[in-house]
Amino acid sequence: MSEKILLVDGHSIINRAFYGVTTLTNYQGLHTNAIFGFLNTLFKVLDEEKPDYITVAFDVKAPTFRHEMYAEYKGTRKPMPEELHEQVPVLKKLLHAMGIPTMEKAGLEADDLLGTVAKRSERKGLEVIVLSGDRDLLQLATEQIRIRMPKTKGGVTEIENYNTQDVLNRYQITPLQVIELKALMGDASDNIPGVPGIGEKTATNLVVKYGTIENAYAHVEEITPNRAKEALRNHYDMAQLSKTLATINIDCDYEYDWEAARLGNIYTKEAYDILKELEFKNMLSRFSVDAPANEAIEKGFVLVTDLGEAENILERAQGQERLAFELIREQGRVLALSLALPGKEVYIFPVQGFLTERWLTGRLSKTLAGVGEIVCFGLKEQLKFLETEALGAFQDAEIGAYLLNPLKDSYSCEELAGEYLGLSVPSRAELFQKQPLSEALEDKPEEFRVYAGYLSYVLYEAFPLMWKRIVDEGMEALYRDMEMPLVFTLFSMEQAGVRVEAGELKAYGDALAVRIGELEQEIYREAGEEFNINSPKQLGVILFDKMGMKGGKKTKTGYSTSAEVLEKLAPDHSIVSRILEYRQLAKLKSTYADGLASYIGADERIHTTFQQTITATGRLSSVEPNLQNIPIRMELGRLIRKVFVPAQGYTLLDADYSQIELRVLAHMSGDENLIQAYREAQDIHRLTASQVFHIPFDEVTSLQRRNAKAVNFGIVYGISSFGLSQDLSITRKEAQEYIEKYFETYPRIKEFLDGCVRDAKEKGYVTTMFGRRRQVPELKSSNFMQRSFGERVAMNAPIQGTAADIIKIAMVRVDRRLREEGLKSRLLLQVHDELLVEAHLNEVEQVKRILAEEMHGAAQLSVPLEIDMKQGENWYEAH
DNA sequence: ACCCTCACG
DNA sequence: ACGTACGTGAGGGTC
Repeated sequence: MSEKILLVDGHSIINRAFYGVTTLTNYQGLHTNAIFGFLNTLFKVLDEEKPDYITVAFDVKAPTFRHEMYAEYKGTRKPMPEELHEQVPVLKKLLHAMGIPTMEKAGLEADDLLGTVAKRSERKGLEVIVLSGDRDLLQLATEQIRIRMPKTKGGVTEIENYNTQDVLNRYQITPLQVIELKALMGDASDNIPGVPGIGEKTATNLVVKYGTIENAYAHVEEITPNRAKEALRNHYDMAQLSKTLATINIDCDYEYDWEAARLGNIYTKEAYDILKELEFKNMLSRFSVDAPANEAIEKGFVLVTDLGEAENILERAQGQERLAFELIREQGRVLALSLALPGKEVYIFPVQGFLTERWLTGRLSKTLAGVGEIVCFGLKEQLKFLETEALGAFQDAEIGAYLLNPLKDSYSCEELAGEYLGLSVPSRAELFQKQPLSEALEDKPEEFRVYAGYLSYVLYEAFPLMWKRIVDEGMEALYRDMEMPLVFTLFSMEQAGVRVEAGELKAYGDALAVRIGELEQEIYREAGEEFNINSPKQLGVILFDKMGMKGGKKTKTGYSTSAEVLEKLAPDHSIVSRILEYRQLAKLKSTYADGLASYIGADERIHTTFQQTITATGRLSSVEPNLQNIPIRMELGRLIRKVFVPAQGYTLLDADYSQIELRVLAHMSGDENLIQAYREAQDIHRLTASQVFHIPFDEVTSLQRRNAKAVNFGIVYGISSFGLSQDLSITRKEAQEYIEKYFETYPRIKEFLDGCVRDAKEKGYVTTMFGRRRQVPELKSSNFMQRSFGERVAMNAPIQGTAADIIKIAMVRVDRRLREEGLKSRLLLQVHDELLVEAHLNEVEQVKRILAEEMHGAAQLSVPLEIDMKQGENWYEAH
């Protein structure tokens, strides 16, 4: 068998990684995402190919022959962003530490080096693999030269193979014709011009038919469509130039030493140290001799299918000090239980035969009741399968992971394995792709055993290490006394659901439909044609092109038709008023009338899901459906709240914090002026206006009050003169003056906000009163916009987050008291500063007292935490 | 999959 | 000069 050489297009792979992998930074603030993605791809190919030689090619920042031919060449290309640029030298250092040579030469592009070495290696009789994300490289493909290109589909990256025949199959053209294609199409990223008016489709047709641009030009008279004929005739010289630019030089003047490229042991100590610096913990296992091998771990995962055996194991599990479990679920059903016991014992119990879901979950519940500490991941979603009173003993690693880094979209067991155990575990996507787990359990039992086993194994092993970090970072109480108890409160709220009158909701939707129909007809009549009013694109054409309204471009993709723009046009164009009304009604009907109706269950109630690990600030979110954005600001929308009603024999109590975020700001900043204002005033915005503008309280005009209110809001959002000027439709200068006056009146607020930004820059994160953290990596960005965003975030997160903490405390306490006092009344919803309770008619006064006491007493601030409370026969009345 | 728009705090 | 207020989720259109 011939030897193999792997040639890597360094810049192409690192660029792809940079834009494909979400932002990562190490403790020093160095961006690492591109290096991470590069290594992932590299290791994957190394594992698959096991080459004998390897070299990584890079571009050099110097003009090449292409620049001499064509001045514009790559001339207008955006420079590499700093976040990526800083990663290149680190990657090179790492490659050298791994004994992988790099090649670069002034005047030559990586493509040319790759082409040259690939061809020479082919002539030496080597099998050649070129790894690149760049389609241009396909021109090098032959029987011996295989191009490998990473492609991401549905979250799984596969590295495709292209020999001659694969290029033909995929693109209908030969590898060398890739050059012809590019000559016609051009390439925006290289600034290769191509022929204007010819896209991929036409270019492919021409190349398939004529083979080369020269031959196509010779037959230019036969070319159809006409547009392509003219384009080629007029721009043939351009195409010839592009062809030269696009042709990879396979005969460069470059000395290549194969022996220096021979692949040795890449897992060196130096490389290990660099990876450690980079904090790529799950890659360390490749390099570390003492990390447990996956195989050894997986050998210990035992599949249990016998009822007697299952009974024995669960019996033994009972009374253990610690265990970890995961119920593997799909579509509301349990597929299997994964259970880890002390001593690296891991069992997987698939639901099958005598091991029914009922038996398994029932037996597990009994087991858990006697266990000291129960580690799991995503407890709330598993509680519905359990019947347990062992409430205090649960640890939820997902909650822990969220507190340690609230910026992620989702959390997974695999990440914990990498982060805490330096262990690389196969992901669900890797093992089963898109296959449902229930199928995987049948089709790939061996893979399922491994997948399932790791779920509890990793939790058991990783949680103590995670706990140490939680304690080190001062979030022990936040985790133990706020978030973990809240899991049970939220579970109870979701189970309770809120009652909705389906008939009333239907009637509301029908009424909307009638008016929507009328508006539709009027809009078509005024436009003079039918079109899709819901399409911003079509609407833009009608309003701005056809009817000639002044709107100008605003979004990346075309005209903006947002309410903000339309409202300016409405006074002069009746069609625009109608469109605004149509939009409003269409929104109400699709999202609320129809949308909510589809969630009403057989119990006449809607059960939302509260997500506890989503927001960056510590707030909750509500999904499927979102019950935290039910209309209230406009009367027509507000009417929807009338369909939210209490159960028979109950009433609704709604309590909300009055301006909790401003009060939090007053407290955290310690500004005596604002604190005093809150101790006295009923109307804080009016008082702010009076103090900022130096006028008596009673003489504040409504405009002044409105301005003061906007400034108060702006402060909480992380003030900027631009934002305020937009909100108040004033100039930036005026906005800046307001802000300055505000800070003169409340100097400690300025100090506090500046302090937040300073802290965030120094430490990399900000915290709430209760120790919740939010990292602010944007502050290190080279991009002004990103950095400014980071500053606003640093000012807003402590305020919004502390308010979120306070209501979470209140929720846990209210829930606890309702139960401890033996009441039937239950919490139903939380809307950031508001709690909705379904109160039994016999308990109303007691529940009011509980709400008032617990919400008020949730935190001791230097200003009172006031609440407004109302009772009603529906949510409209109660709020 | 991504954008636009719009509902809430 | 850059081009924005902070935090969310859902529906519809477009590619």
